[in-house]
This record gives sequence, structure tokens and C-alpha cells, in this order.
Amino acid sequence: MLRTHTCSQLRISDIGQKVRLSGWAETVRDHGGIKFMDLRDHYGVTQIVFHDDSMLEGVNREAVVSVTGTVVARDAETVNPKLETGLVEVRAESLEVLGPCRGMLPFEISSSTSTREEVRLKYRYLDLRNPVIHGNIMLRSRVISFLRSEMEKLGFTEIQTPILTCSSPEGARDYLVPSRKHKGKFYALPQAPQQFKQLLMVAGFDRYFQIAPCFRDEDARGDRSPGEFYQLDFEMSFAEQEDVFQVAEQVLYGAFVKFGGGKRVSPPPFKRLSYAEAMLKYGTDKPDLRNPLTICDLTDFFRGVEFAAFKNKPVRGIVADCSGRPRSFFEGSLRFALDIGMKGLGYITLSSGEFKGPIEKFLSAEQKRELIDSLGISEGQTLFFISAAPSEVDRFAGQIRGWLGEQLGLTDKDAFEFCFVLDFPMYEYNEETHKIDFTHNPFSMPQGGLDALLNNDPLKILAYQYDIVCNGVELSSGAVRNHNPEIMKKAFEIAGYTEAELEARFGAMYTAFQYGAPPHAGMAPGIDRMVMLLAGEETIRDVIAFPLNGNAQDLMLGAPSEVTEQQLREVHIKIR
RNA sequence: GGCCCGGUAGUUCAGUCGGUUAGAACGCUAGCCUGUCACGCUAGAGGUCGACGGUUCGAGCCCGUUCCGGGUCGCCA
Repeated sequence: MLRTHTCSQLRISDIGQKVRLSGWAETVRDHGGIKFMDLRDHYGVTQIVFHDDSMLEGVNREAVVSVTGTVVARDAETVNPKLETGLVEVRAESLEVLGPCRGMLPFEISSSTSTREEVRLKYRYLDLRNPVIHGNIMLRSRVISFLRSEMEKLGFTEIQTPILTCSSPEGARDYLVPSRKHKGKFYALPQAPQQFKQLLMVAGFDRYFQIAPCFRDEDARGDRSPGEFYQLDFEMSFAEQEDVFQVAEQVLYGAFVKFGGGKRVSPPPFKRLSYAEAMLKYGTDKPDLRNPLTICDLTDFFRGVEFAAFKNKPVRGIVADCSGRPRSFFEGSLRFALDIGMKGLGYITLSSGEFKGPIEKFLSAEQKRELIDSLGISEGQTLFFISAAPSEVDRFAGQIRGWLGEQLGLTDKDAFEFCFVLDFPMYEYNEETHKIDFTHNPFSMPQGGLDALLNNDPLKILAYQYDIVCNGVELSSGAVRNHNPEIMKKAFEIAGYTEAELEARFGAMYTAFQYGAPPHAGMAPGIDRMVMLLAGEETIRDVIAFPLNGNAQDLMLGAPSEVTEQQLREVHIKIR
């Protein structure tokens, strides 16, 4: 037997017992005639006392050792309240090295998180010994277990869908897998189980879910894992938008209350924002509602102001209380603005009833009065102006809003603020191709159905398409799907696809919908992002056991790697 | 692919105006220490300053190219 107890188990009631503990030698404190070892395993830490020097010869830190000894009480003044096992210790009688460790580690386990990622990922198995990262992976496991049981309680059935599937023409780049048996043909790893889950609805499974791996060949971000990630993918038959929202509210609220470490969670019903409102008031389609600042539209106001920089451009304003901030604060705001690509950042501060600041001289007394009244500016507050091309003004305003929220300490770090962003436009105009594209998801149901497609300006049509956002992180998008072949045909026609192309690209679904498809809707919250928020981590890689780096490489095993000539021949591939 | 920031000991970093032998902390090695728990004390080892080229009497520092990493925009149906 390699152990009688784990390293978190021993208590006062065990005193006098002969035990065997196994684990990693975290530290050894050598006091000459007496030595102490912190022995760590998955469960905890127990202090071992050695009175015999010879037992520790050749034992390096982080070696795996097994210690046999007797549980003894600690004196009152030597108890360690930081350890669960801190009231006792084990007096070692013998020690066996089960797994020796080289003297010099690539980094200290206890400070691994501040080591550069390149090194951490190469020795990920060491990084994962760090209690914080170790804890993140355990949290992830518990969150997934909870989500699974909640979904089952709500009557959802977990069904696995294929990993080797068909390249989908829309969306991100696919990961391709060459076929050996079919020369010149390829599988693709699924970007999402989208089509399969909709076909499961046609098959009558009513409510499906899956902890689904998804694969996209896109560049990484802090909150976006390159290559692969997991979603709580679900789909419901005979469901409308609100039915999906209620499931999401129940499951996500439950998960965030249970695993959110006591932080406040915005209770259901989560705030609903239209896409247009989110873009104007928050400057993004994934607003962080912990930040109380909002953006207002001053475009009309500035039509009457002679200020060349804002002429014929949309203008946004943000009112924030910056009283008591030094000049360097405003210089910092300008530096940030220039940094993100803005041409400048105007502002005026209401001080003793008078505006002060770079833009002040362009405003008449009536105009100043109008600003104060319409925006409710009070003494000491500053109004920031953001103006740029229509395509970037919202993004810039959103970034300034975020910067101000952070710098002014307005963003409540102890809260999770959820919202739904809905009413996404169905189509958008592609400036490069001069064609109309699907904004988001070609399978979404247009609001107003066939009638809207036939009679309305396509660029004005909204879709039953929505996102769920928490603290500025997009957790999921989803939609009420278009299950009607006639509406589908028309929707694709507007985006420039003939029925033949629709058949060729999405033939199975198009056909399936002609054999009796229930109305259905769903979404797919990202598991990695959810755990990242719950763990309070800044990057998604800290909640994934073996993440790829930003360049989509596995630095530990060396993927992607070269393969043999024979392997290439078998799949009919020649490297140029 | 664009832009921003970075690369100095195993790790995290400092390095002044371009000037003698490139430093600190932690880690590592050796020695001392019987109650520590991030033990302490003493000594020591450890460097192609990412790479290549240039400017200069002289480059970790300035210039150019390039590689690598992080962030961001594009991209992400």
C-alpha cells in the first residue's frame, strides 16, 4: 500500500497512529538536528518531521516520496492554522523516493503563474502543480458537472455529435483532416455542432445538450482559445427566444452563484438590450455592465457647432466625474485615445458653473446650457467627446468608456453582471464585395418571417439572434432557427445564394426541413470563458489543462508537427 | 496580415549620458543551525545581454534586418 491517508486527512483524532503518506516534497526546512518537510498531494499538505539526517539524502524539492511514520500532536505554539492538517505532524520513521526530481526546476511551482507563458506551457505538468492553476482545473470539472446535472434536470438529453465531419462553407476557417480512403477529400473538425443539433430537433429529441468540443482555425485572444474550445451547446424544440433565455438564466445564474466565490450575481431576468442600444450606449455588442458609465449621441448637437474636427462625423459623449484628478489623468486619457487609433480626445469640465477644457471655446453660451440640461451634467463632472468615422466611432467610444471605468475605479470587481443582447441585424453590407452578407448566422429566423424578407429593406431586417454577455465577455450567441424551407430559400437568396447553392452547402438541413421540422431555438455558452470568469482569471489559457499557445502550438508535445512521407502518401498529400 | 509592448543568470527583474570585471531577489551547490512552516546565517557556482549586420576608439544601451513572446485590430457563419 503506497499510502494510508492523503495529505489533507490527518487530524488530532489520528494521533498515535502509524501512517504512510505519499506526495511531492514541496519544501524542506533544515535546522541541523531536525528537518521539516511539507508533503503535498492533490488534497493538501502535511508537515513531516525528520530527526534522522540520512533519510533525506538525495531528496530534492518536488521529488515524489513516500513517508512512513507516526502522527504526533504539535505544541500549542507550533501549530499552523494555514494548514487543514496543522494541528498534527508525522514523525518520519522511513522515507522512500518513488519519483526522483532533478535539482533545478524550470521555475518555482509556487510562483509559476508569473513565469512567462512559453516556459509554463512547455512544462505544463509542473505549472499544473501550482495550487491556483490546479484549483482552476478542479473548478472547471465541478462547473461542468453542475451544468450537466442542471441540464438533465431541465429535461435535456446529452447526445454526442461527430468530430470528423464536413467542412462548412461559412464561418471561421476549418481544421481539415485528409481522407485516406477518398483521395482528394477531407473531413473537417466541427466549428460547432450547429447542423447536427438542429437535425436532432427534426429527429424529435426535443431538448438536446452537449459539452461540445469546437474547433476553429482562428487567431487567439485573451478570452479566445486558438484551435479548440468547449461549449455548453443546447437546442430546444417548440421554443421561442424567451424560452431559451429562461434556461440560460436558470443554469448560468445557478452556476455563477454556486461557483462565483461569493461575488454578487445579477439575478434573473437578465437585462435585455437591443444590439442597436448596446452599440450606442456601451460602444460594443458585449457591454460590461459593471461599469456604470454610458455613452450618449451628440451628432445632432454638433451639427450646430463650428468645430472642424467633428464636422460631418458622428459624435459621442461620456459624462464622468473626474473631480480631483490631476492634469496627468487627462493627459493619460489622451494618450490612451491616440494609442487605440483615435485622432484626439476632447473634453470639458464643469467648474464653478463654467466649462473648462480644449473644446470650450467652440461652444456658445446657449449650447453650453443645452449640454448641461440635456445630459444632466453637474459641478465637477467632465464630458468627453469621441468623434470618428461611422465605422469606428462606437468602438472608440466603448474603449474610452472602458478606460474611464477602470481608471476612475467605477467598475465593480465583485460582481457578475449578465445581459442579453438581442435584435441583431439579419444582414450587413459588405464594403469590399459590395454585397449583402449574413451578419451572424445564416440559420437564424428573420423577425417578421417571409413577409419581412419579401417586403422590407434587407439591411433593416432584424433576426431572432442573441448573445449572452457577462462582465464584457461574450459567453454565447444563439438564435431562434429558421426551420422553414421557404423562408430559408428567400433568406439565402437575399445574401446572393441560389437554391442550388443552398442545396449544395446545407443540403441535409434544407431537405430535412421539408420533412416536418419543429420550430426550435438554442444557444451555446462557452465553458472556458465561463470558468475563466468564475476563476477570476484574465486569460482563458489559465483554465484549460493543456492549452495551445497564442500561435496555436502545443509547446509541450510539439504540435503541430511534421509527419512521415508514408503518412502523407496514405492521405494523398504532397507538401510543396 | 496591420499596429503597440517586450526578449539581460534556471525564474522574476534592474541596468544612469554609449565607458573598467553586467547586478539584485528567488532558485541551485557547499557549510552552520533541534521547532520551522516563504525558517535563518555564511560562502560559492551560474551570462553568446534572442540572432545577424551596421554606427563608434568603445554597444546590453544607438540604427537596420530578422526570430520569438504578449496584447490589440482585422478575423471569429
